[in-house]
Amino acid sequence: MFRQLLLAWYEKSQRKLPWRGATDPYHILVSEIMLQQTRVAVVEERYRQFIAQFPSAEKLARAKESTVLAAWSGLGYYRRARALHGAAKEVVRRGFFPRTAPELMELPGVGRYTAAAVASIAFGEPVAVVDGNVKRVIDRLISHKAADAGPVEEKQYWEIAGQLLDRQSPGDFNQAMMELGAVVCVPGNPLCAVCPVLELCASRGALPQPEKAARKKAIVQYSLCLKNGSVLLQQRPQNSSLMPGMWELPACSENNQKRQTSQPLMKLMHSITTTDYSVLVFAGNLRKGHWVPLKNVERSALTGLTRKILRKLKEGA
DNA sequence: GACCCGTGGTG
DNA sequence: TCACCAAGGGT
Repeated sequence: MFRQLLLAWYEKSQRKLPWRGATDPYHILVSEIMLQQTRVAVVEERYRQFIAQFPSAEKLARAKESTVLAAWSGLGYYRRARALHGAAKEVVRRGFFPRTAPELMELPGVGRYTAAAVASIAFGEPVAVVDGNVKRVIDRLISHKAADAGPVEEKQYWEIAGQLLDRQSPGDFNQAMMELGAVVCVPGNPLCAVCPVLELCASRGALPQPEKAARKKAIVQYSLCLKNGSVLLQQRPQNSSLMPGMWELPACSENNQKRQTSQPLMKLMHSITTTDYSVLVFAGNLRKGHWVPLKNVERSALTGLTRKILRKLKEGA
């Protein structure tokens, strides 16, 4: 009953998204990697652009890493871009696209979720996915059981999802579970009034307890150095754990009295993982780095913050 | 299992 | 404004 209700709802109510109906496993892989911890609204346009630029695994495999990172700029979690690039190379090296979940997991950047998603959606393998949406749906669906037994453990989510799975239409079923979590069984106030499986739900929307994560605050200062229509950029170290190899504005030295007393050109807030940054941008006159014409700066592998600053600068000018 | 990795939409 | 957090993976 659960399967029929969910699939019927999905068929009728699913959002139209650029990767819906895709049959090319490479396209599906790209969408799944992009969607890792990233909202659908952000991914939609970026997915179209990426597929237009790299329409096949062969094309992506042939591209330079800097080009791939530039295409990924602003999406965050840049390890994903490098891994996807590596996965494309691996597919080309093998000469075929892996067709089963265990084989897919051998590709860099492909874990249990992504392997199951690609295997079920592209190849119809009857394997369930578990992501944040699925966990929330399961939490609410069986809450009465979880009350005594304590929180559902990671392993149990996969077992329960596997039992719920419609083995005839695993790809649609998996997407339907995630769609339900994304648009109906949402974290805040779930829309139980329009839920297709309300009758089968143990909680009927009872809210999970909120948890808050501690965030750090920091101040960062950048120099905006312009010369002949070019901007000075510096590359982050390749061994940095944070945004390695990405390009950004040169930092202002903290003990520079002149910088601190002068008026900033721009002031903005920006969050990176668990830190909230107050960002100050000063006019500068540095020389160390790489001059990039503002006209072409979008072709560079900029950090998201750098893109934001340069975009704001453009709007203000 | 805990911790780290980015960003921008949202209420 | 600001806290929350999203179709996870790697270590």
